[in-house]
Amino acid sequence: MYRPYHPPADPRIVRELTQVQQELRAHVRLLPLSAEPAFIAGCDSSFPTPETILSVFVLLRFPLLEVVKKIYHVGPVEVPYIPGLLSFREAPNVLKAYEKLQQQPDIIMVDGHGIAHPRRMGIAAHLGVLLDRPTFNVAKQKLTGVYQEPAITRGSISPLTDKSGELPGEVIRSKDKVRPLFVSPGHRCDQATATRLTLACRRGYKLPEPTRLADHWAGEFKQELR
DNA sequence: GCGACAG
DNA sequence: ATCTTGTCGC
Repeated sequence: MYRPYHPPADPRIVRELTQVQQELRAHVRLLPLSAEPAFIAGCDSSFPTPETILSVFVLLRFPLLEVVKKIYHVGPVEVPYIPGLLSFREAPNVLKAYEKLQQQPDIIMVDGHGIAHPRRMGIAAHLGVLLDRPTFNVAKQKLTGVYQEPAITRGSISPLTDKSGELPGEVIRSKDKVRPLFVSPGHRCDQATATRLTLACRRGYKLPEPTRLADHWAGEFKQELR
C-alpha cells in the first residue's frame, strides 16, 4: 500500500493562512435551509497543467436533477497544496467561476470537505462564508476523524467523530459495495440537510449528480484546453 | 517519536 | 489533483 507524503510547507505561509482560516471560521453558521431548494449546484476543480486551475459549476434543478447550466473559469495556481489548507489553493478561482453563474443556486455541493476538517474549515465552509451562501460537501477520502465502516448496502450511514466526541460529519454508502462518501455541512446548512440532499441526488452512481457532473466536466474541459 | 494527511 | 491499460468481480 502506498503512503502519502506531503513535502514540508513554508511554516510562515502555514501560519498566515491558518490565521485567516480562523477568522473565517467565526462566521460559520450551522442551521437547516429555510426552504426546500429548487436549484442545487455542483462544484469541482482540476489542473490542466501544474500552474493552471480550472473550476467548474454545474447548476441543477432540484429534485429532478435536470442540468440548467454549466460554466467554468481558468486561472493561475498561486498556492501549493497543503493538507488542511486546500481552500487557499482552489477557492480564489472557484469564486471567479461562481460569478459566471447567472442564476444563483439555493445550495452548493462542494467536492472536498466541510466542517469535517482539523479546524472545522474545509473548502465547503470556506466558500460558504465568502459567498454567504448555503454549502455542504461530498468527499471521496477522509481528511480527519474516525468512523466505523458503514454496512455494505446502499444508504448505510455511520457517524464521523473526532476526539472531542463531536460529530463533524457522516460516512455514507451511496451505492452497494463501493467506498463510502464523507459528508458534512459547510455554511448555512446542517448535517441532516447535507445527508438528505446527498441521498436525494443519487442516480445509481457512487457520486451524487452535482458532484459527479462537475467532476466529469472538469475533466472534459481540461482536455479541450490542450 | 510515529502516523495521518480533502484535492 | 496528476501520470496511465488492462483487467478482475459483480
